[in-house]
Formats: sequence, C-alpha cells, structure tokens
Amino acid sequence: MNDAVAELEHDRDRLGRSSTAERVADILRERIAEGLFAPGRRLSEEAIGTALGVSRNTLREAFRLLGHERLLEHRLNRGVFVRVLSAEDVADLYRVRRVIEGAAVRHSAGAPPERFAAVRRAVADAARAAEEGRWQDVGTANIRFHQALAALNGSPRLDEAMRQLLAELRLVFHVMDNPRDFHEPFVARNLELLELLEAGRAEEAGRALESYLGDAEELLVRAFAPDR
Amino acid sequence: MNDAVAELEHDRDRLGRSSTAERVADILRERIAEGLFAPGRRLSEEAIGTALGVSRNTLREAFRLLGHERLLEHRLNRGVFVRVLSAEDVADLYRVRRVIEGAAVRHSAGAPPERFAAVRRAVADAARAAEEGRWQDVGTANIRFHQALAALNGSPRLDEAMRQLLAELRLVFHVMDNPRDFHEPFVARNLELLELLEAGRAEEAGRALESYLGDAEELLVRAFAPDR
DNA sequence: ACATAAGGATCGTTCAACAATTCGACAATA
DNA sequence: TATTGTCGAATTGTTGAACGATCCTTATGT
Repeated sequence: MNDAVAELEHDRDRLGRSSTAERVADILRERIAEGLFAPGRRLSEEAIGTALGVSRNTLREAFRLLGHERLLEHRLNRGVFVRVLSAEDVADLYRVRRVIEGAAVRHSAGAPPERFAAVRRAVADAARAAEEGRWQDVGTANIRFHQALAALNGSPRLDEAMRQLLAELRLVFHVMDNPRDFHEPFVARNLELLELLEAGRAEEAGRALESYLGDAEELLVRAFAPDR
Repeated sequence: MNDAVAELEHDRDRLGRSSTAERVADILRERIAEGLFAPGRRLSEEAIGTALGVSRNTLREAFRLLGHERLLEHRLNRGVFVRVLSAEDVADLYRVRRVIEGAAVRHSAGAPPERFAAVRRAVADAARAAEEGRWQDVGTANIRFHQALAALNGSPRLDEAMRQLLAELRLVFHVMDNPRDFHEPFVARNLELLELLEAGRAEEAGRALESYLGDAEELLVRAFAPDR
C-alpha cells in the first residue's frame, strides 16, 4: 500500500462531519459560556427550536449532550434549565482542579522547556491583555493557562474533563461583576508558577498551585455567597 | 419543621423519576457492562427500538447519553457501535486512574478508620469471593474497591468520573478469557494497600498503588495486544 | 385567606414520512 | 482478472404533527 495513501488515515476525522444535534449543542454551549443564557434560565424547546430552525426531536438530542456535560439541568416535565451552581458545586470543582492540575505539576516539573510552550503562550497573552486593560481577554487567557497546565498530564481524557470543568466554572464566573479584581491578581502568579515548573522545583510549584486555587475559590465563593 | 420530615430531603432525587431515555440508557449500559453487547457491535435503532418498545427518537436520546459516556461511538449515517478500545485508550484510562486514585491515597492516608469502611468492605467481599472461587464476583468486588478508593477524595464529580472510567475499562475486561488470572493476584494487594492507608503510611501506599496499576495495565495491554 | 377547580402551556413520547447516505451486488469496461 | 460505474435495498438523520401527562396560573367558591 502506498505511503501517501496510508497518510490519509490522519485526516480521517476531518471527514466525518457532525450531526445537527452536535452543532446545535456547540452553539448553545458557546452562548452559555458567554453568559447570554444566564444560569437558571429555562430553554424552551419551542422557542429555541424555531429560532435555530431545527425540530424539537433534534433539539432534545442536543439538550441531552449538554445535560451530560452538566451545563443544562433536566427537570422532568418542566424542561431544561441552564445549570445553577451551588457553593458546594464550586468547592467540588476546585477539588477536582487540585487533583488534575496538581498531578500535572508533579508530573511535569523540570520537563524540557518545549513542553511548556502552550503554558508560556497563555501567560504571555494574559500579561499583554492585562497591560492593555482588556480584562475579559485576561480571563480567557487565564483559562487557557489552566487548560494548558492540565494538558501536561498528556491525557486526552483529562483534557476533556478539564474542558468540561472550566465550562462549568464559567457558569459562575459571571457573578463577578468586576472581572479586573478577579483576574488581575493571578497574572503574576501564573508566571511565577510557570517559572517554578521550568526550574523543576516541583514542591514549591505544588504549593504555589494549592494557594493559587485556594485563593481563587475563596474569591469566587465570597462573591456569590448563596448556597442555593 | 419535623426532623423526620427534614430527613426526607435525602430521598428527593429518588422522587424526580427518570425519563424513558434515561431508563433505556441504564438498560443498555448494563448490557454493555455485562459484555452482552460486544465492542464493535452495531446497535440498530430499528431492532433495539422495537425490542424495548420505544420510539426511534427516544432511543436516539439514550444513544446520545451513552455516546457522551464513551460507551457508544457514533458514526455519522452509519449508526452507533459499542466502543472498541485501543491500546492507547487503555493507557489513558490508567493514566487517569493514577491521577484520581493517587490523589485519594495521598489525601486520606492516616484518616480515621471509619472513613475506610467502604474500602474495607470491598476488600472483605473480594477475599470471600476468592476463597469460594467466584472469580466473577472477585472482579466486581475489585471494582468496588477502586470506586471506594476514589471516593476518599470526597468529590461527587470524581466519583462520577471514576464510575465512567471503570465502565469504559469493562469494555476491555472481557478480553480476559481467564478472569481468575486477572483478578486473583490483586486481592492480597488490595488488603495491603488498605493497611498502608490505615497506618497512615502515605508514601508507601502511593508506591503500592503505582505498582498495582502498572501491573494491571500491563496484564491488560498484553492480553489484547491489538492497537486497533 | 385558603382550598379547589378549570384552562392553557409545555413537556414526554410516539408515529409516519422523506431525503441523504451507506453498502453490497451486479454489470460494464479495460 | 481487476477496476470502475451503477443500481437498489437498508438504515440513518431530521422533520412535523399528534396526543396524553404534567405543571403552572388564574379564576372560582367557601
């Protein structure tokens, strides 16, 4: 068999397009992340179905996907709602972050510099955005930083888990009415963590991460208070 | 408010009943775990729909749920198939296990004995089943052991992740034609790990877990060889 | 004020239909 | 014989309509 032919196997996934339900899910996921659909809001099958021009059945498939990602909540006979996180949810999300990001730090401290390329890029983007006062972008760069951090585990499943986790967290990020106060303090700490990693100082990097996540969690919990 | 009434809150989730799609998903998940639907097998909408007496639309919702759990694989215009794991998948699953179970070990070593109750119960069940030669039951007790181990993290999301992870692993457990060889050696090591935990020897427990998972992974990968 | 009943809206689910796509069989071609 | 083109059956992807069940609101009555 020809080599050039064999190479085509890599492009195989670009072939299988996506179904309507998946594309609808993509759109809704994006809207939710942007906060256009606020937590607690009900998503009417009728309204959204006609708005997107898809049938109720197809839309329900999309809802199932997002429900499984914990972005939507199904209430039987009552419809689907944008998920509302409780304080316990936030605590749990940070618990998981400590596990996943902590493992990444321990696992990759002292690795060759090129492995941190994506992390370094995120740090640089955050710094530039902060300089220019684009606090929204600081937030997204910060998210990319942690996504890249988790990716140091080298596990597709952990990557996916991290993506879902951060999507869930964004549900509650929107309670921060002042994005600057929430994101700015962490720009410097991102850099600090990266340097500890590159220097191979695993212990200190681990502690830096711990305090980092602890502070972020506290800020968040304090900002939205309600347990339910 | 009455105490007995307040307690009812715990049973609230049993109330909300489930939709047909979820119940169908439960049934199929069980069948897949039992190996009755072998990996690679196509699940015909027509066939399964009439067999279960549900419409194609409802069935497709169930398929979406299981697809998101990675137990089924959607191929556009071709149907859904029971997932076939590759060697990389197995490696990744064990990578995640090391992260989750490793965190549990570090997090709970030396905790008060009652926190290990569920773990101890799983160990005892496995031992009894092994004595009586019920190797199938040894396998399920072993799974319960690791589920309980992960639960030491005290995180609902990690519990759920672990459940899905183990369900995925079961897809490949069925390649072990001799369940005794696969499960027996680990009964003693479960007990050993538990004792290290109770004794608060975190370091050694961590190493025991590492070698434990390493050996299990190797056994598994060796047993089914194919990368695809 | 409170319980109850009626009505409307929406969900859960089914069914029938049709276009699009895949797959295998068979014929045509070199 | 090996490759390509074509046809038809089977199945999926998606839609639209339908109907009972359930929830929510509002009106009604005591």
